[in-house]
Amino acid sequence: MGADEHKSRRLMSLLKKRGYIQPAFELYGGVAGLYDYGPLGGRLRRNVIRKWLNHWIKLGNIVEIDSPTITPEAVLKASGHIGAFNDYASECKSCNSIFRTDHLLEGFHNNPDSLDNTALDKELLNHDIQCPSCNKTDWAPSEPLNLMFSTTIGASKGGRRAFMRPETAQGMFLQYPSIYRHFRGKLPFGAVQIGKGYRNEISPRQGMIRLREFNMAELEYFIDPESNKNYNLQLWDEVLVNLIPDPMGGDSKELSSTINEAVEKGIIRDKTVGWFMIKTYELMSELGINTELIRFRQHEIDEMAHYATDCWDLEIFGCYGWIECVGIANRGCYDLKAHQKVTKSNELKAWRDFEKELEIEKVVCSPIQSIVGPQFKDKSKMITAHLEELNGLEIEFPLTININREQFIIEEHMVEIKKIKSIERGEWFTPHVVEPAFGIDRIIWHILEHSYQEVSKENDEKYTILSLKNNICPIDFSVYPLYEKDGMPEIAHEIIDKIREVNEININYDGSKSIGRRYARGDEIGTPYAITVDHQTLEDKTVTLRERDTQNQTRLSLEELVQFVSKY
RNA sequence: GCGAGCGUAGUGUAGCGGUUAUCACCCGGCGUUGCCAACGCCGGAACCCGGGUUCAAAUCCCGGCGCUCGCACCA
Repeated sequence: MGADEHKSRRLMSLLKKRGYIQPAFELYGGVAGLYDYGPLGGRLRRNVIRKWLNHWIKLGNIVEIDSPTITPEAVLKASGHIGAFNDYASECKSCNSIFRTDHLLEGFHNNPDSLDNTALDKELLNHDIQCPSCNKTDWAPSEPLNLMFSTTIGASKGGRRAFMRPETAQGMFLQYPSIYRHFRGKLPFGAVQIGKGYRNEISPRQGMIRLREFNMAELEYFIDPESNKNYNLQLWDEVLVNLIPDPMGGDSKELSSTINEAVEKGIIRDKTVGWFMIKTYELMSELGINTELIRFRQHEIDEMAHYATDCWDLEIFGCYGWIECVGIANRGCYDLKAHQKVTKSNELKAWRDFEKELEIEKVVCSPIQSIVGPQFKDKSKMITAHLEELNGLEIEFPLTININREQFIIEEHMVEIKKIKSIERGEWFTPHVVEPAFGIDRIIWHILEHSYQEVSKENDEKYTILSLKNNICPIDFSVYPLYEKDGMPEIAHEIIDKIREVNEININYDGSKSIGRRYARGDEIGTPYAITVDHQTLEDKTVTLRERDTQNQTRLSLEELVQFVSKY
């Protein structure tokens, strides 16, 4: 940090000045943790999202869905967010410090997380817990610390309690049955969702890094945990990535490795997780993140979110240090099971064919209903169920069975011992989920930071270039008439009209101030190419094409230019 | 939430009881200029919000909001 801190401040000034990002509601004094994307930022964000989406969609078995941000309480209760978010905090009345109450009780109670607030307060008192900062024992009653924005569905007083979603993932889980049908039951498949998530942070800091409302992009990849995973990780054997494994797992040193090797060695516990790690790495590189400033850090066991069984963060280094920008978690079957448990739905499963059909021969004990019925009356249903569970080969008569403390005697003539053949072709199971979750705003910040260059020109003058990749920059081309006379502006506009016909190119006209200044302006906002109309253009219809990063210029005919733009 | 510092044009800043609120970049117009932030003229644009003290407040005091840093929090 240090010197970079000033650099990041200059970057922030630039971004605000040129309409990339700015604090939201500034006219009203601003609100911490909320940001606007401006005219250039809006387009940058769109481009990053488009690139992100295509990266996954083109795998062929990923679909995009969209679901509401307002989420009923029951959903978040089932997913564990309510429980996990209702941590309690205690304030020391003497020094005003605030601590998580369950953290204070660690070592004094074996599961402080399970206690409610009155029990927590009692425990604080019983164990004479001291304030870690001033050593007093004067605690105010504990308060819930819920980091979700709450709201009510329905305007009348009987409305349902709801929250703004803290992650988009639940939408994919709840849509699982529909996605399963879409893929006609063939795992693996995935769904993505791009949208806003909300966390009511206690004190958001660090500019764009910790926001209260932010752009998330999440992918839920549903897999059969028992099937072979044929990911061709060798494709990336040229690529070394930085890994920091979980220190509890033994192998804790930071290392540089191919993903393939890390999976082979068991450092990355799951092949699917490894595959998403390298695909994510690839995407970051394509978006313009400096890959030397990327590392993957494995979560320690106790750092892991309530749902995850293995988790790697992709961290990017910038002026705020190493920042978590993507989390790639193996959530196991946690979420689908949780929703299944609450809703009793049996749609949250997948079918797995056995490799070989199982022929099962059972010898069953089948009650003869015409005897059992009249004999046991209303109990017969219960008895039938019990008998059907028994292995027919091991029964000796008369058989005494106990159900709910009642005894029943079963005589041989009441049942029929039958051999039954059945064929089992497969079974139902709950799929596992691997989830790469992206913080789009954090990624955008680091794209901007890694693209931001302060170079000096001949006369030691500071010069700013935003080297955004072509595939995400807000403006692709700018056309500059050398002077706004002699028909140059007209030609410039003709060129613009022609190029606009080429698919999704954003092209811009700028005729004000000196040509050098216009180049500088374009470089500063990251426009990769400048097209200049000059005197020669008037004679032979050629223009110059200037490249942002090298400042090299080449002269092209209009046809060549159009061709260049089409390939761009 | 706590503590400290800070809040002046789009950006970066000067002023710290009485100024027409400084300077630079910037933005717009006109002129000039044969390609890398040129020049001239003209123009544009600010004291975070609310209250108080005072004859007089950008300046002092109080409260709010915001920013930065430290502590705490960050599933």
